[in-house]
Amino acid sequence: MVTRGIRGQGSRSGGRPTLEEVAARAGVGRGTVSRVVNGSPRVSEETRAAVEAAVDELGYVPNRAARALAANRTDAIALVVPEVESRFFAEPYFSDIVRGVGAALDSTEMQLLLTIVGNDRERSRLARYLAGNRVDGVLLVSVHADDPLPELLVQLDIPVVLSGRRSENEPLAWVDADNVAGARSAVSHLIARGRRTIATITGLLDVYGAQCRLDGYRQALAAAGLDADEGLVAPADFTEEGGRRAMTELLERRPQLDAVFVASDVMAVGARQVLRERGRTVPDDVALVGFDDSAIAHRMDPPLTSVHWPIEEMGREMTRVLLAEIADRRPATTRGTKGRQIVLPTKLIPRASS
Amino acid sequence: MVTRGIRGQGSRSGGRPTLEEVAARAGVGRGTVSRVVNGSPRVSEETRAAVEAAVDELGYVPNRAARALAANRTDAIALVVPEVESRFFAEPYFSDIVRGVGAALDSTEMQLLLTIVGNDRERSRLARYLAGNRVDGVLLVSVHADDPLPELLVQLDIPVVLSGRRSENEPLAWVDADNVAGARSAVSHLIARGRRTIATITGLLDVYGAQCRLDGYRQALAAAGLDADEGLVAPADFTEEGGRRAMTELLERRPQLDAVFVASDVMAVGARQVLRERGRTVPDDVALVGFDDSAIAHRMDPPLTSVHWPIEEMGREMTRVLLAEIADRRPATTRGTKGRQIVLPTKLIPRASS
DNA sequence: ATCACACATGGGAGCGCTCCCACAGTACCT
DNA sequence: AGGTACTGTGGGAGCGCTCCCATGTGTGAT
Repeated sequence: MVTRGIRGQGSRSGGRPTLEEVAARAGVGRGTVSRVVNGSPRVSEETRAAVEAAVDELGYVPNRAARALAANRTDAIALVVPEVESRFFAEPYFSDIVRGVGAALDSTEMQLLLTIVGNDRERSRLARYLAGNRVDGVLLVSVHADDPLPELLVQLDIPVVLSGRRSENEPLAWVDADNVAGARSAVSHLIARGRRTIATITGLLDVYGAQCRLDGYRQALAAAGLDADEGLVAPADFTEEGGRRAMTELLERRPQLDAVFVASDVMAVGARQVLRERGRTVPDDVALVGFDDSAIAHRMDPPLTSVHWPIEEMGREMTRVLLAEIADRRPATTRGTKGRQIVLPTKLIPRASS
Repeated sequence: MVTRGIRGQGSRSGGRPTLEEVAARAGVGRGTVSRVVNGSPRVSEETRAAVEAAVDELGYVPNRAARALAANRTDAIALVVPEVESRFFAEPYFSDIVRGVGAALDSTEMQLLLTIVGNDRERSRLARYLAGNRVDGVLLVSVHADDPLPELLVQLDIPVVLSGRRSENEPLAWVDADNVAGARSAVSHLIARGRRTIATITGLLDVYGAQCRLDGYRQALAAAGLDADEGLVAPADFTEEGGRRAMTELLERRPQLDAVFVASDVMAVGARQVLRERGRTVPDDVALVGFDDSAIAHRMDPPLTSVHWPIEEMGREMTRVLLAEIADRRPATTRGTKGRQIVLPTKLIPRASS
């Protein structure tokens, strides 16, 4: 290996000042400077002032590597996105999450590491990275049910917060939207508008959130005393094409339907196309409600009623929970669920489609 | 300050193994393990095998903080984007750059830190971060001429590579597209198609790249022996609205023009609108060529001829140059420009607009 | 056989911090 | 007067590595 000739590069002469140098300048001990820099209250006012002056004069900035080594913390958290890059940039979801996380971190000294894990090579690199003690905690967004990352993090005993649960009894910390209530409000809204034969197009049902949205649909029907008709439930996969197929199926099976609750806006786009092709008008013949309140919802013709969920706030909450987990560090098994598992409210945004 | 109770968390019992433990297990010294882990050739085959076995058995992963402290390097580089988040996610440019950087880093142990600096608060946080010795080098994209970041990095003696120059004699390392040749090829193409009164809409002329594109325009005219007519040059600002204004101006000043070279696709969209409003057909009345070959170029009606530049490759090259700078660490002033300043070729993509 | 020189190896020193123990000083009780 | 308690402070130990020097051990030339 090539000798890097780095040693000494940043030392004594002209390099970054060290704690010791600040201490010498301020005429105090190393420990005292450390206390001042870290905001410990156990320092007298005069001493603090003297140290702060020395810090300013020398332009002292703590060496993070040294701090990380000595304190066994890094003051950095990772936002891990197990998706290919293109999706990361394409979906507004991630942009909102990043904004929320950034906002929550703004008042902190924590640094955010954005890690996009698109393939297995990158995944194993991340695993090595995490094992190398490089972050204090991990925010895991868009995690699939079979992803090994959460398990890995548990093994490494690194605090983690998920966006969304993987199942009803998710043991890890998470922040999730209230999908059940969101779906319920959508379907109740359709009922309130006089619809009686309400179908639903679901997402991939092994995704927990999709299951919740279906549950909400059923609850709303039950609450209104409407019969549950399994012929009105068409499973799909969150894609536009899936929405097309499911809508086609529904029209064949239950031509008399007068409303559809679609579990994502993207699928609603597909459903809308099929309705137009079959000559059904929206909302007169068939009312349509989507989920996600994404940008396409506005742009549809007619604009799509949709269930909004606060993505940016999810980012903020996830960060808050993670910072708490980090501060409260103790064996993961002794932590309860309180305050570590958070449901955020959803909100129906009525538009012309219903 | 609250006692964190962290110390010991990752030590002896059950925690991450250390070099020393691997050494004990393999029956060798600490130095030898370090050599094996870092791929030094000065280790015998048997010893290497024994150490590697011990590493595997214990699941040893080097502690990066310790390594960073001891070796004064971090094995991480930052990609700094001085833009608001929304632009970062909106512009395909950044996604391509990130892809290129990721590709170049794929075979490395280097970690990428994505840092979006949207406001001054974040900028000063970044400054503190960089001063804290946290990265070995910085990739600076989309840097504005008056941004203080490059200077800061020079002062901190942190290797940096820019995407694009700030001026003709950019002293820092950079990777840039050949804007002059790109513009020249666009205008030569128009000349070859028989156009004789060729106007241009420029970008913000205090951006060096915009200046280059204007130079290329002039060179192509001169090479063809066409007169330079300053009335055919309309300065704009890279926005769609700017393109509209400039096109309007040009049509008033030189109604006889038969072609326009527009220094960005976005401005070309604006120009196209004005031409349509004035009843000028494209390409019959006026031929149009853009720059950037962005997604909108395909979608225009007619599809826009545009100058392509290899953004992903820029990301790759920037990374390559930065890694070389880091490996070759020595006083910045003694480094020449060779291999540190790279021009990548552009390519004209002819479409129906010309 | 002797010297010279390579190569492989062990381990000390030290990177710049945090943590914590020890100690001095002061204050307030008994 | 001594005891206890607390506060502010200095500095040792140690985090887990890398770098390098010293030491061994083997090889070939003399």
